[in-house]
Amino acid sequence: MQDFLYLRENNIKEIIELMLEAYTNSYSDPYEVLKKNSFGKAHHRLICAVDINPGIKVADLIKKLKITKQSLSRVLQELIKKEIISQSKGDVDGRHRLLHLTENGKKISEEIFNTQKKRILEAFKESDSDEVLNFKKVLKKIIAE
Amino acid sequence: MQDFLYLRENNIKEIIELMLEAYTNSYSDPYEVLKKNSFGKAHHRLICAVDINPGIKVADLIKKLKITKQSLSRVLQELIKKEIISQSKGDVDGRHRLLHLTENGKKISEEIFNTQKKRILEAFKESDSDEVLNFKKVLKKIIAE
DNA sequence: TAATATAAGTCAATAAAGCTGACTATTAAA
DNA sequence: TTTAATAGTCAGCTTTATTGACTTATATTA
Repeated sequence: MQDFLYLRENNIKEIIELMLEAYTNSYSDPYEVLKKNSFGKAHHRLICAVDINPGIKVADLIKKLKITKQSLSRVLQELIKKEIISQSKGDVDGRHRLLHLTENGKKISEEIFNTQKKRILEAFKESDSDEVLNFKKVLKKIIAE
Repeated sequence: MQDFLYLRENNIKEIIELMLEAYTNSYSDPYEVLKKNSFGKAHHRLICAVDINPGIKVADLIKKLKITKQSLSRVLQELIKKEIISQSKGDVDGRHRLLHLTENGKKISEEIFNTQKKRILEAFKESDSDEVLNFKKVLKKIIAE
């Protein structure tokens, strides 16, 4: 039986640490933009999640960010008050609150994104198409339950 | 000129969100093990970083985790007191403090790792060797400054 | 050697992010 | 019409991280 090097414990452990560092680095890039708007890491995570998942409902956001309803609420209500995020009643299920970025929210999210994308683009420019596709593919598999 | 789909803004944005979710999921897996030992997310990150980088010095840990000396200190001193991490004076430069896991620390780190590796192994088993190698390769490029 | 710079540690105050528990209001499903 | 699900809220607390001002020990350089 073949010994798959990439399944060895040390490789897995290294990957887990690389993910920590990649996340930490990527999500600290927009520090200045966030500070300018008096936003913290919690706002950042929320804005990113709503941007890429327009119309997401509160319960799904809680699952995605793995925080409690009360923790989300504080940050969410701030962003609603500042008109970064808007809410609408779900048409399929009236209990749902569907979240979207406002026009202003989209602008700020773009500004945040512009600082984050530099790092990713640099990495991707040094990679070929297959490498990037495989990267995304494996990322998705890691997320799947 | 060819339009490289994987360099499109929406793809980059999606990747950024996938990294958030992959990190969040992976690092919430050992919740029970950490709780049992009265450790939080800060301890977890520190233990992971010292495990994969034995002999790392304090200044490098601060850069890696992107927290202040004071934030690190509180958690580090706790783990030193509990004999999870040990310090030694650097032989090249006596100002450095080199950090290692103790025997007990290695045991706890393994226990934490075992809960985290499941998710990664599941993902890797559904992937071929090239996919995993490319995943790691791109992760490293994202980290590089 | 004396002055300066670096690495680490510490004290104090504060802010940011998250948690538990106990509720209410609204809407959907049984 | 009772029950369950979704979202929101209030209160109090813990954990994580910050800024700023210092000290101590060691290394570098003038």
